[in-house]
Amino acid sequence: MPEIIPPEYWQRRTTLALARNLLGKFLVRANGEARMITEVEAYDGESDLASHARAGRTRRTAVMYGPGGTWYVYLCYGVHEMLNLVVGPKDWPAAVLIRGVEGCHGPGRVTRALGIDRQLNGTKSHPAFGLWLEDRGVKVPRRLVHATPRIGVDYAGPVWAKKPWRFYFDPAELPAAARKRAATANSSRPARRAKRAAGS
DNA sequence: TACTCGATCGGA
DNA sequence: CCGATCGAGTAA
Repeated sequence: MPEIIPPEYWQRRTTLALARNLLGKFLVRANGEARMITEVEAYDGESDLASHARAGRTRRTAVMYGPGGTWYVYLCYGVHEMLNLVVGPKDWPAAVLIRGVEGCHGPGRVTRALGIDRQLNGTKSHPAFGLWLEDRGVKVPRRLVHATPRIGVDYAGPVWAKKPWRFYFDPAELPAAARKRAATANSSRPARRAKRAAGS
């Protein structure tokens, strides 16, 4: 039932729709850890003054110009690794920042919790690289998805700083069936690992 | 090469 | 409210 989402899925338009689609999907690591995405932020095109791509194509932003389904990981404030998924077709610089997963809020905390760093920058969302996305059957109803301005982008000026491109939802508000699916998906693999570890 | 400033977080 | 901590981008 868990379905690995191929990188190509993220290569279409539009950035905002793909950002919302990311909610309820699972970030999965090679060690079996899986976390449901609950909060994201979209960065779309060079005209978006909050985006790193506002500076155009540079060594740092080159990955954003690549095809969707690629990880963009960078160091923020010299301290925090930030995980983004590049979205959209090749040559359109856009990315979605993973700001939160179930039980873990804050982009810097998400990467720390999952052991993600810049080594993954430029790799695809695919098991071959140790970090990928799965659809585990959790559908997030539209009415549960909230949109607000993005966090920490005042430098972008009033127009772009106010774009309501941060999306999040509360897993506790999911319908019972979806909540159960999310809980099962979250616990199954780690539980098996825990048992193995305890037995050995 | 020098300088500025972060898509943040935790502690005072 | 402030310091940490370092690399990208820009100007020189």
